[in-house]
Formats: sequence, C-alpha cells, structure tokens
Amino acid sequence: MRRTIALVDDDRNILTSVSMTLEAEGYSVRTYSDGEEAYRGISQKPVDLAILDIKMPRMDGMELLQNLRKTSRLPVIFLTSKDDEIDEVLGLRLGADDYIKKPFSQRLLIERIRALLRRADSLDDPRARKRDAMLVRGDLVLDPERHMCTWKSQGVQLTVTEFLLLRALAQYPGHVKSRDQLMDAAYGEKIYVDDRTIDSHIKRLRRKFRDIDGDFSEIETLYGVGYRYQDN
Amino acid sequence: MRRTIALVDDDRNILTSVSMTLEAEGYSVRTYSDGEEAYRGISQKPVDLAILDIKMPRMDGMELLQNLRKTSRLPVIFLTSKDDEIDEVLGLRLGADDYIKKPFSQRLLIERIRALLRRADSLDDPRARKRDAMLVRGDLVLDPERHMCTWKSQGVQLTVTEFLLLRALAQYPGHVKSRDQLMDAAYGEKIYVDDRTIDSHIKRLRRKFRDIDGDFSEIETLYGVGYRYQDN
DNA sequence: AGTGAGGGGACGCAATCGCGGCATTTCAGT
DNA sequence: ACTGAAATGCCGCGATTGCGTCCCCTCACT
Repeated sequence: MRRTIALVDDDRNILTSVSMTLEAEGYSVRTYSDGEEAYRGISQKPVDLAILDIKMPRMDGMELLQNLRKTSRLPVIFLTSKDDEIDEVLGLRLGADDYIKKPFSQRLLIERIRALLRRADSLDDPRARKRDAMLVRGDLVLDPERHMCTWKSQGVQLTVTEFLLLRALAQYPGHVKSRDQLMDAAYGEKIYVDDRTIDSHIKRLRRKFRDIDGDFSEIETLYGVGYRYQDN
Repeated sequence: MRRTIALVDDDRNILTSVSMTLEAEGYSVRTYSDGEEAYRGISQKPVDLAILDIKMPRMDGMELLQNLRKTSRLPVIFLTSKDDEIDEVLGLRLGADDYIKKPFSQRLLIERIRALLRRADSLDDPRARKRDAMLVRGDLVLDPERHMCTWKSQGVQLTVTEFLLLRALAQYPGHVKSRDQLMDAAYGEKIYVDDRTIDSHIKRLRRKFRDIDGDFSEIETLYGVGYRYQDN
C-alpha cells in the first residue's frame, strides 16, 4: 500500500525539493504551506505521517501538532531551522516522534521516515481508520476518502468546510451540536470564527441539498442550542 | 453570563485601549498595572480569563502565572513585546494557554479570547457528565444530549429554559423545589428574575404536556412553597 | 369571608436565526 | 506570475422565537 506523507512548510523551495525526493522513494506527498491549511487537509483526509516545520504563519508546528494529537497518533517529524535546543526538546515533549535540523540531507530524512513508519505499523491505531471511514445515514453517504457526498444516490458537491460540518453533524444523528462544537470539528480548537459564519455554512449546505431534493430537512435548528442531524 | 477578564500591563496606553475594546465586546474588565497588585486582585475575586504582559515591575508575568496556577486553572494569554521566542516558549511550558506578539490587532485578541473561553467552558465543571445524562421518570424521558423530551413516547418540544426547569424538578421526584432553587438550576446562581417568571415557565410546561395528554398532572404546586414533580 | 398566592392571557423587548450580499483569500489553469 | 472563479468569513437586516413582566381572576388557606 502506497503511504501518504503530509509535508508542511512555508518555504516553497523545501516543499518542492523534499516532495520530489519522497515521491521518488514511492510515497505520495501532500504539501501545505501553513498550519491551518494543513490541519484542515489532514483532518479531512488522513495521512500516514507528517513532516512539520516549527515556524509557520497562522498556526505553527507545535500548535498543529497539539491539534492533530487530539484525534490521532499520527507519526510526526519536526523540522527546526535553528539549532535551538529548546525548540527541539519542547517539540518532543509535546509528542513529536522525531526531529531533524535544517539543513538536512534527504538521505537522513528518508531513513527517519522509514524508521517511524515501521514503528507505527506495529501499533497501527484503530482510531485512524475511523476518521476516514465511510459514513452512511439513511439516504446520506459521506466518503471522506474520496471527499464525496451523495443524497439519495445523487452526488452533492461540497466544499471542505461544508463537508467537515456535515460529517460532525451526521456522525451522531439526533444529537445536538452547539456552534462551538461544530467550530471545533471544522477548524480545530484554537480557531474562532463568528457564530454567523457557522450559520452561513449551514445555509449553504441546506441549499445544496434542497437544490436536488426540495423536501430535504434533515438539518434541524434548535433555538438557543445549536444544530442537529435528524435521527432516523 | 457576563465574563470578567483581568488585564495586566504596566503600559497605561495598552491598559485603556485594550480594555475599551474588551468592554465593547461585552466583557467586564479589571485592569492592573503590576503583577503583585494583579495577584491580590485576582485571588480575592476570581476572573474568567487573564491577559498578562511578560515584563512588569515587582512581579513579572511568568511569576504571576506560576502563582495563579497554584490554585486555579485560569486561562491565560501572554503578551510579548519582543519577538523573543524563548519568552513565548517558556511561557507555554509554564502553562500559558496562548500568547500574542505586540503589536497585535484588537481583532486577533478577541478571537483568541473567545477560543480560549470556549475551550475552558467545555472542560469546566465535573457536573458536565451528569448534566448530559439521560433522565427517565416513568413516562417521562429527558435526553439533554439530543435536547429531546418525550412523554408516553410522544415528543414534546421544549425550550432551553423549560428543559432545565423540568429536569431540575424531575431529578428528585416527590421533592419540593422552591422558586429560588429552580431559578438557580435554570439560570445559575447569579441571576435573579421575578418569582412569577418561574410560574410562567411552569405554566408553559404544563400546557405543552396537557396538549398531548389531557390528564397530565405530574407537576404539582405546593401552596406557598414551590413545585414538585410527582413521585411514582 | 378575607387575604394573598398562583394560573393564565397578553404584551413588548431581547435574543436568536436565516439569508443576501460583500470583501478577501485561495486555488487552478493559462 | 497573472487572472478569473470558487470558497470563505463576516456583516447587517428582517423575521421569528423565547422570555420576563404585568394584570386580572381564581383558588387555597386561615
């Protein structure tokens, strides 16, 4: 099985050169240039290993790591630009599995990756599967792996945020989710967006479903509480 | 419920400008210009969140944080004047929840505050589990997680306040609850409303149940005392 | 019978929500 | 790099809903 690696760095040069090396080694690579983007990408479609730069715009490596670790045991390798030992130590304390100082040889990186994947294999987190498992709720089907959504066998084209929100709702049909909880699910705990923004996405979701099925009403509003995906 | 924020900085300009912003956002703000003063103030009357400058006379931010953390888990945001990364990292290690570099936009600060308060809320009380537990009393079922209420298998649509009141009553069937006690259960101990307001909610509750079951009489009035959910 | 508490209708205010619209950001294709 | 389209976040308005209070009448208790 072909392994997927997330590569997160704000330096475009590193992104391209490293990803070329990794791909030559037979890995498929997904690159992100900042932490927030990476968090969403990885949440949406999991990877087997992540390589993170410590310093990045919007959400730095440590923050990203903390967020990722809340839901998975994803193996992580840190990149440190300075030989700033505090960074390294802290990174490891936070749960990184390994770190590499820049500049580094591609050869070293490959070695570390292999070692880490081997170790991860033996543990093989069962929860990792759950994240990208297909979700079927009556007429609704969500396939995170393909980022596909169907309603009564018709495809519905959802954006990333919409997909994450709908999955959070449909995961526990009948359960109320507050806007804050939905925020956590779609953005991670450290990001705050306006309450109205959640409403906006719900609005867009409802519209997309209603466009193909005028009777769609599975997403309910509970006044003063939040939203709920109808139980059936 | 109005949240209180402690703002600690030795720069008067920051103190005034930031506190104006926060108050405009609906928080009540207490300002301190040095760590010692802040420590005494916060110890004496707790706050929901603290924003601390790292460098201050008498007792600096880190020291203050350590002292505060001895007794509470108060969420803390650090302000750092220099992009002195060691400061940041050390702050986090000591247990700060977040940090912001000066100069910062007011918008960013608000965003962080909200994110932090949101997280603090969910961790908050140990009663959280109990709060979400399903309550079954004969023909009555209350499921907070789904925000659903059923009477003899028929759904009853309740508002948040009604739900809280009914749960408070049904939790101990046969026990009388005074209006004050019910108030505490539904609003928290700090808010006081007219006695008759409770009556109004009870009235609405009774009506909703009577609409689907003319014989409903589980909510009893104890003249001059309070209300009681019938024991059975 | 008198007194005061409670039931219930009605009303106005406040909170909440849905939605259109706008500005900015992101991303893919040239 | 440039550009146009898509996505995203936010704002604000109007509409809806919930809430607190008032008032009047009834009923319970003395």
